[in-house]
Amino acid sequence: MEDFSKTVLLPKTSFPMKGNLNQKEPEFLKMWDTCDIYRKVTEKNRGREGYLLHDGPPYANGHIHMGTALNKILKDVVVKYKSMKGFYSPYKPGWDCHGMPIEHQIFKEMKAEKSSVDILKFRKRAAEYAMKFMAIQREEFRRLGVLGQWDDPYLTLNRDYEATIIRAFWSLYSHGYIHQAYKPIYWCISCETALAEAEIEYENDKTPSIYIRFPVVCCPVAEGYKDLSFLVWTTTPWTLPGNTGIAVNPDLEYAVAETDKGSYILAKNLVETVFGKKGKVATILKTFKGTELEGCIYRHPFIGRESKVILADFVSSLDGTGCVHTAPGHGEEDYYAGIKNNLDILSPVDEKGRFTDEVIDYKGLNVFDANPLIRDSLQRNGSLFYDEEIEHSYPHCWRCKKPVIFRSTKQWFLKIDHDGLRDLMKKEIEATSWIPPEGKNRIGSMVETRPDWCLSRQRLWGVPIPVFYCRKCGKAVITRETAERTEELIRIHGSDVWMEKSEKELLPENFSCPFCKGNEFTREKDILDVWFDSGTSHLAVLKNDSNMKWPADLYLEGSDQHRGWFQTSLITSCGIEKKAPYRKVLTHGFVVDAEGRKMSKSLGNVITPDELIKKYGAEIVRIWSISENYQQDVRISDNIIQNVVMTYKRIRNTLRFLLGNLYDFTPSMALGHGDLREADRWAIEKTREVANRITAYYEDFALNKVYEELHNYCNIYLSSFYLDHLKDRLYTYGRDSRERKSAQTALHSILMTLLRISAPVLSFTAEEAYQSIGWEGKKESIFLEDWPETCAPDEKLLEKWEKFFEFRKKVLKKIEEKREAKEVHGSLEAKVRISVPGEMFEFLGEFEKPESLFIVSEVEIEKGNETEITVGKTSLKKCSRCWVHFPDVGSNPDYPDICGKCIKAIGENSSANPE
RNA sequence: GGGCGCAUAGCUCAAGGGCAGAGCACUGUGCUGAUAACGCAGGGGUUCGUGGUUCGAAUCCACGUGCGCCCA
Repeated sequence: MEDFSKTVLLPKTSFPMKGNLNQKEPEFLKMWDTCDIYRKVTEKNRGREGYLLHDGPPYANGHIHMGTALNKILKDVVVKYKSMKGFYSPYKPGWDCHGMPIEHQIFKEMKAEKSSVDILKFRKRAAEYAMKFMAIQREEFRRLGVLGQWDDPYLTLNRDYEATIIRAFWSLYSHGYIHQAYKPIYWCISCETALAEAEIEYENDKTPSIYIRFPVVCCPVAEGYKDLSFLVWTTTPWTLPGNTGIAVNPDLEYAVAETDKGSYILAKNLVETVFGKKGKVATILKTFKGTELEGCIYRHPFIGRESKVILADFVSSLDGTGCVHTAPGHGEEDYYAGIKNNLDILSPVDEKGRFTDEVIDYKGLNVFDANPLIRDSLQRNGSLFYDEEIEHSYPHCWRCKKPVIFRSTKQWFLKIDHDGLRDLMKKEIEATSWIPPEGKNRIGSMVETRPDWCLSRQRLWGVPIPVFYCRKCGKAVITRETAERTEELIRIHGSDVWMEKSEKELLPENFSCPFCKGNEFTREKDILDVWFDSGTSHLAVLKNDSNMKWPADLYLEGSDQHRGWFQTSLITSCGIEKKAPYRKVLTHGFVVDAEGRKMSKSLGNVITPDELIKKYGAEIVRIWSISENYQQDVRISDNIIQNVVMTYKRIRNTLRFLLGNLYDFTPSMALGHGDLREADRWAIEKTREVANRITAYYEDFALNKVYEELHNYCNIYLSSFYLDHLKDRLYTYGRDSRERKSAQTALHSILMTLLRISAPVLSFTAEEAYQSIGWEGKKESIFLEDWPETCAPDEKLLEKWEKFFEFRKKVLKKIEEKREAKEVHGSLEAKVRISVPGEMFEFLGEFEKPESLFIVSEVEIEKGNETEITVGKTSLKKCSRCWVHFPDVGSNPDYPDICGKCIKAIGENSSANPE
């Protein structure tokens, strides 16, 4: 029998089935780079409506991880979508360059200490370090296929950026938002330096544990008891001079307990334990809730000062007495409790850890040395109830390993309640759209209760607080003149200038103190919290650049930024611009493993973008990023990635089939809508419907639905039905036959739609497919194409075919039964006899060539009372060219093995444009 | 310990008081002209647990458990 396989028009394409993404992706990165596609895309849309996504700056330290990759990819998808939609949508990536983690690294590298280091050398190295990792991460982000202004990112260490920070500080200062106040910080008395949280190590220490009487002055709920005291427990006797309050738990039950030596107020459930220490039994005279104690007055046991009882949730009922010694100058919890209740914040300790003049009895004494003396004096005056030694986890300095203290120093604060700032923020939170909507609640409750923002850091790597101190009167000095001068100097020289130049050089000429006319100054040594840096990015990046847009249309970050960047940006923006810097805030969850646990080295469940790129390609990382509902935590595991790879293969193969059957087609050959076969019209309408739906998903940032829709479309409608059905027409009909051209017209439309709507996500593959075609009017890149227009599909046609598919299912089922019974092999061996009631009979009659829709050789449809479908083996002869069984096979003696249609096709193909 | 959130098939997701579904994966099978591809079919569920409301709960309520983010 003659071999006709050479005469059928099989698919032909240079677009391979196997992606080899890890190898091929760099080629497209290079092409996007050399052709400057990002700029061409944004320039194309210049002058049109803008859509601005403002990039939250990642920290310039270390390599990117799955979370940063997810974040950048989501941003990239949004920006690419908006750009293809025609919005002017520049994307300027940024980096957060100052701050502790880098400082930490540099100290390690230099084996140096903060007190002895050459600040300028140190800062130079820190800047180099930040730039190095910025460059590393930039390459890693680009490798993911993220398009943006990579040659001109924003960096918080840029001079202009730093100058903006100074200006923002001044603006807030001049409007009264910024002031100085005391706040306790970790302090190492041997290194004489402030310590950051990260520089603290906890170790077990023996510490004194003492129980003290604080005599009651006034306590309405416990009126009339003899010798009544609060029984207070502390492990840091040296902080007692700083005591300005006693905290009790509002929900805890308290008691007046009596012994032969007077009566005490303490938590009821601790009475037995506490008195048991002394081997005593106390009688409970009265009980009441902690709330009843609020505002009671007591006297300090050795200073004589009167202070009040406050309520605090953190008071534990497990140890101590339930009455907590509160020294707001010596502890963070104490501090916030003190602020809330207007307690004095005392800190009578100098930088060497010695008591100052304020504490007459122990003046000049090291606080740890004072512990036993204070104990003794308490014992002498009868205030000591009980004392012992306990083991206790206590903070130590990471350098000298000595125990640290909490010491209050003057810090700069941004007042959250000044000029209605908190209320304005709450109003702006309302006016912003938060996706998912829980975000509004989350940031709202934080803003509701957040304390003033402490802007000072006793660090080296950051932007200086632009304040001077008059040597004569000691007052802090910042005026419009000095602020503008500082801003200008930093704009020219960078913030190192603050450390380089003398005060005289930093100040305007002939500047004198506005308070006392003094003309000698020192400069502030503290720097600004790095969150102030990134919190002013909307000013530095959006306001300062006419290509940008303020407020931004979208901020898109991990949900941890409700506390971080969303909030700090909101504070500076509401303080300075009286408005939120964003219209919409979209958050995503965190990347976790298959069981929902966070990735950690110890669990051994870490997956990195780098290993995925090497193994599968960045495209897989991109698809994974949108494949799940990122508003919750996003899972990743080998299994999950395997599923993504499968999906990718399916979509890729679908594209390959489309391309393969369009090798001899150009858009000018497309048939008019009216000339198309109905199946092809349906396919075009279906694609339109899918494109509309996918567009709506992009609009809602429901990217996992984009993924699902895309995949289902390729599977259910294209592969299983339409493309399978088309094979006969594409391969076996005449090259220029109406059947084939009609099919190709549809395929072309489908391909172009598919490529455009998948390009924001499947950037590499869409570009690869796009580059493999050579039609007239083709753009330089898929990203220069316009988004498919949304227009209503022909619903009637779609409904009609949906009904047909329902029926087709039944037919397929019957064919399957016969195949299982080995009565027929391929479906082309099947003959389908359909008997249906009148209405359905009419309906099926509307479909041209139903054999081709069921992919069988014979279909007989007749009117009957019931729906009955029977399948048998066809008795017709198989055409050895198109494999369909036809009655006319063999009727032409020249071609004994093939059907009439195929004879015609062979004739046409050889006479028309042979290859 | 507190605030916010999540939990449905092996995986990713639907269904929001009325028979728990889809796609993938898996298994079987067909084809050998999308071929490391493609078609067809099938199996697969204590809807995290316990208790409650209800004629009826994956769904509403309460209490747990596990996990994540933020804070202490």
